[in-house]
Amino acid sequence: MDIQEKVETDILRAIAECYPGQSAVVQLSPTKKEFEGQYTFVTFPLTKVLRQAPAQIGQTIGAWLLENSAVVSAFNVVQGFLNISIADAAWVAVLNDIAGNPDFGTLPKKGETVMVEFASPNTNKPLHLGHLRNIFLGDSVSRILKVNGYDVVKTCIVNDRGVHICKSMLAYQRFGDGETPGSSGLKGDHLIGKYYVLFDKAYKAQVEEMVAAGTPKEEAEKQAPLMQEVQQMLRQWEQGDSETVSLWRKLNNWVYAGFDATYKSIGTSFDKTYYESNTYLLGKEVVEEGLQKGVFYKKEDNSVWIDLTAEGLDHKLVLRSDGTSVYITQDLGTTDLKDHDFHTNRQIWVVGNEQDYHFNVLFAILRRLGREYSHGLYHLSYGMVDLPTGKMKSREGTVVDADDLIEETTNAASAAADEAAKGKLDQFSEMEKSALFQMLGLGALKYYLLKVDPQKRMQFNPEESVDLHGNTGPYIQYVHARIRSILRKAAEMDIVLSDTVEAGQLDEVEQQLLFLLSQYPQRLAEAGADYAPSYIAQYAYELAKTFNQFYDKLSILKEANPLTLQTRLTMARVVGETIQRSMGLLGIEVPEKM
RNA sequence: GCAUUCGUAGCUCAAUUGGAUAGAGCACCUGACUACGGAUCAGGAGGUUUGGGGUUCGAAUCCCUACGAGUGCACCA
Repeated sequence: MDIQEKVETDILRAIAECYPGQSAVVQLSPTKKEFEGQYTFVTFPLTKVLRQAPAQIGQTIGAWLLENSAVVSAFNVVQGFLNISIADAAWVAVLNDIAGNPDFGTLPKKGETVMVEFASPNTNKPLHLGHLRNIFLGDSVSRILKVNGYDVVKTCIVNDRGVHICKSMLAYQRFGDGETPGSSGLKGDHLIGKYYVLFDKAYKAQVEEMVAAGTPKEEAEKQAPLMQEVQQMLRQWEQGDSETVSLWRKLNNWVYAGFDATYKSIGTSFDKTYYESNTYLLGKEVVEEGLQKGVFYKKEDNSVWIDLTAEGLDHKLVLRSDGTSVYITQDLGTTDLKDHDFHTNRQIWVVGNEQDYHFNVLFAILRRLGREYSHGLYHLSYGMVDLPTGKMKSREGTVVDADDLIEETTNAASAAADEAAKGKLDQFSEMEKSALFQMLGLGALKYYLLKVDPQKRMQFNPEESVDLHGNTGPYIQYVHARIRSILRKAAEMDIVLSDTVEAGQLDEVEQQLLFLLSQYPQRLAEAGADYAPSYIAQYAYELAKTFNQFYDKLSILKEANPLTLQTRLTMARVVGETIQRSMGLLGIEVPEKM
């Protein structure tokens, strides 16, 4: 039995008995630490219904609870706030519940399928810092939804066709000289990125030359020979020209291998990958359907539109006058396809907030078309990542490459961790050490990017991101290592953990720790409902910090009273497991030793 | 210009969705190691929540307004 629910139902009973005929919505909040108690009930909203002063209502309900509730041990009323203390025996019962439940924090199966789309890169350049925020978010949200009881399908839509990849292809054809990832020692995605940059350089030079010769800039950008050739190449690709297609295939495969290496290094994967080269023609039959249903209308020039002014949006083109698709046409078709493939109850897109409007339009259209799944569509929109020096701009070369960043982060974390370990890792092999440092570096990076509310634009400070102290991944990882060390030591001392512990008197910090543990399922549910890894990050930090306070204030293995020792050791074990679970939801591993 | 998101300590972020005296970390200052792991803990200082109005028992949160920042407004993707 969840202790908070118990108190809430007891308050409802109190209201029913003390104020016959009245009822209210009861919601508890944690008590602020300067007051005594663990749960606070705010009585102000009841004053009108019950026609009594807030403090008096608090007093009445508090007294009733003390008399009749099995879990309430004390109460105090400050202004209209009723602060409730929970009996130590009830806390110990909570601990026993959690300790005996191997599935603690895994919510029951819901029998619903959620598809989470993230990463979704273009194949003309390597991944960068912005992609990392995207991927960590998508990966973490997938994990959170899974333990919330959903069947989760992680998916990635690879934008593998179009002008951008033709640019790399053309530059490669022109300047490549048969270079391969093997011959250059470059990862495939980096190699192709190199040619994309080369194209851009050569193209710009051409445009400048033409402008200097008197061509207007806009005109020059269209007419430049390189751009013409790219357009030609795109047409050849669309016609299935075998030479073009085989070049395209070769280069894209290099890129995929590069991406896969990056995904592997950060510990993510996809259940299903869609390629735009297969899906870019989808959606035209949806347009037909919309016309038939009268949802879309056709203009004289044969272009097809939808009027979304009723939704506060605009008129939107869904098919060009020449009958070809636009971006949103394709998305209409792909969304249908995803639903067809997996019977989704929900579809989530992890995509930057510059596409907010696009998704509003997409969802509105699908609702108009009467898609059953349309009410489960959600755009998990996130803000850009800025550098201390300002925005990342690819033109100015200030983009932070993902692979470089991961390597630098790991190196920086290694140096700092090696220093901090003060010889504790002496018996580690070089392999063990490097695995540990990788775990810490990646933990620092992921935690840094995930602890912030996704919606907000955030700043990435390279030095702070590898910090081991304070509100960081490694701080939390450290607490886990510490707990494991205590448990190893207990085993060496032949202390056997009993299945259940007995109630004794608890210290304030122990009550606080148990309170936090009991909150885990609720936080998990909230994180799932709001698609918010930041809630979990915040929680893990609070739990780790509170454990450190507990550890500093009270003895565990040195405790003379064997019953108290059992209780504390069990608490340590459960906190360690809960930290491991929480961090696992962020895609962060925790070490046995560090 | 229109739409939209945001503005909280010197810096980076919280604030359980309208609740108490707005909390953490970093940086700064002071204290705690014959240690169950000091990669830690305790304490100090730091705020007119961008400004102004409103709604109510109560506002960082909701409404209006001004200012500042981002993003979007293609028969591009």
